[in-house]
Amino acid sequence: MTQITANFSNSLCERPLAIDGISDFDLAETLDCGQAFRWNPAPDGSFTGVAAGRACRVARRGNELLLYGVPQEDYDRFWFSYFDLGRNYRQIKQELSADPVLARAVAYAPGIRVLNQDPWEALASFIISQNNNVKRIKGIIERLCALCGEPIEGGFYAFPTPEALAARTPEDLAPVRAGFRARYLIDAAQKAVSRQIDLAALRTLPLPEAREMLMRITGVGVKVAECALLFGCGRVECFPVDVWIGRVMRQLFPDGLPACAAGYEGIAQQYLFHYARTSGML
DNA sequence: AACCAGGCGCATA
DNA sequence: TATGCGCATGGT
Repeated sequence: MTQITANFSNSLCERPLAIDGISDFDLAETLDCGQAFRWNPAPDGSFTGVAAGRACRVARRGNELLLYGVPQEDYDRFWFSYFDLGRNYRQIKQELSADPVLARAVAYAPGIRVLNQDPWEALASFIISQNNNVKRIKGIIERLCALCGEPIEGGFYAFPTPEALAARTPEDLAPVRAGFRARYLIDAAQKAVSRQIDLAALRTLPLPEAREMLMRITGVGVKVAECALLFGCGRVECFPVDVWIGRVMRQLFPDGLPACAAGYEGIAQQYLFHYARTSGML
């Protein structure tokens, strides 16, 4: 008996693409630290997720990164950048560690990398994140993708495009159980479709203008705008301040971030966020 | 049963 | 400019 349709078990269990020479990259620390919400761990330590319409399973084997279901071309065009593999984290961590508090945060989870996510997915995800917890954020995004996203091979769903959400009403999104955030999502989608928000320009626009543009969306304030720029637009100098980072700043950096973080505030932020949230220091 | 979760909009002073 | 409150939902 033959099966013609490729499915999850096929494409994600084939021989993986192996990338050698990987360092400063821990899958759990990076994929389960609250910067992306579509990665799920397996008992063997691998993670399966969807980003920018592509599903993949990732694992580590020594110094190799194993990518299942990923053609070489997709790695070159997307995943290499997504996992930020072109950036020298060893050097950045060394510079951050000039400050003793940052040094502790870096040493606590030295395998964190800041992912380069799609601008729209990051924006929508962090709209959903407000006044919410990571577990429920993931559930909302999963239901949103299943309801409004395009099916992709393997039983996964792409993140819904702005076009797919712009035509919906809050009532349409009721099954997603996003609460008061549903209308924020729709407003963001409509402004993206109408080009009131130029998602591509956010990558290069002067930061004050980029922030101002994002904050024209109902439900996008300073923090969500900063997250969209850091996680979705490659702006590693952005520094989102949530409740955890607020505590860190009051208690550990009353005079502001140390100078050694200049230019990499967003990367420092991710080490600090994870440290504050999971180490029990506060 | 209050309180909290990767906040924000709005009213009020 | 600065506070304070309500907001949907679900987990402690």
